[in-house]
Amino acid sequence: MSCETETVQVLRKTGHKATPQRMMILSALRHADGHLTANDIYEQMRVEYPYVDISTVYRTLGVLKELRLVSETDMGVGDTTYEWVRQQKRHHHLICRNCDSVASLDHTYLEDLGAEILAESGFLPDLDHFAIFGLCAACHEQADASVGIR
Amino acid sequence: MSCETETVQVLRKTGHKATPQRMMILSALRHADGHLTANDIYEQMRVEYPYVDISTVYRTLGVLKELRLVSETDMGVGDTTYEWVRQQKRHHHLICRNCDSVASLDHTYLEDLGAEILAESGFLPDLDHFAIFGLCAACHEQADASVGIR
DNA sequence: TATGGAATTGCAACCAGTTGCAGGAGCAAT
DNA sequence: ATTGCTCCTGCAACTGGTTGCAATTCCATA
Repeated sequence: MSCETETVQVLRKTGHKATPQRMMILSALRHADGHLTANDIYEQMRVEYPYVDISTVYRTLGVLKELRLVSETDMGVGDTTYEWVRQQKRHHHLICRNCDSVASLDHTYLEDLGAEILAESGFLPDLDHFAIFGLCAACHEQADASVGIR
Repeated sequence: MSCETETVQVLRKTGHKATPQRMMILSALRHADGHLTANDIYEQMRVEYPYVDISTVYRTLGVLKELRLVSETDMGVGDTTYEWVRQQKRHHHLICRNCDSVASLDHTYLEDLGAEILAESGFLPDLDHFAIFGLCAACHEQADASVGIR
């Protein structure tokens, strides 16, 4: 079963419809490597189908997020980004609040945390894609020296 | 040294000014127990000082956040909330994406994670106040039974 | 293949939050 | 107390994202 058909099945099984607009959005997300903003998708779609509305893009992203097919990340600066969720190579982001640099964090750290929380409280956390803010190594050292940032 | 004076010192030391508007915002945050939205603060301020602009509230909250005097939390539904940071009783939120219930999470879990990340990568994460989304115990069980939510 | 009801769309109005700007206010040093 | 530099404020315009609505489209069932 093709990748496309599989997604259609997931949509229908959960009471959603596979409209051409959604297929275009899905395709844009799947063929992009890395993050896309809602506007990226919108612009890309308008080339083929000029009547789309940006609200359709947002609503579709909402559905896909609910179905855990895409992840949403607020990078702290600029627009929210969306990414097709591949079960392999999960990653998280360490975003420096001083220099805005972004580093990756292996999934294992979060996995441990998730397991602990589940065991303790029964709460099953979504830890697909986390944005953690803080100070990167460079800015951290700098801050120790000066008094500017705490 | 009073609580108010101490904050004024922190502001001045970091090149900021202690304006009456800021003092009012600080007071609102300090005397509230729990979370306040920017609009809560704005409304409260307008009673005494009707000429404030909402942008002043947001800009002040930005400064206080930078100085780590208040924490910002996006509860996922409704507006972003702000809270005065007390060093004691740090807490985090477990927010159910199905029923929107909010539970508290002890700080220790996050502390361990923070230490691990710091040791591994030199990145110093801000883990003052986290909002973790997922499924609460009740919705989680329900999901296992039905096929609705994954 | 025809059909009925629910889900989806495009539109427009709206909301939370941000930004550029020019005038005004705070504060450190004299 | 005065000065001068810098930061801050209020305003207005703007941006990213959301929502209510009427018309349309999808698709499970027959």
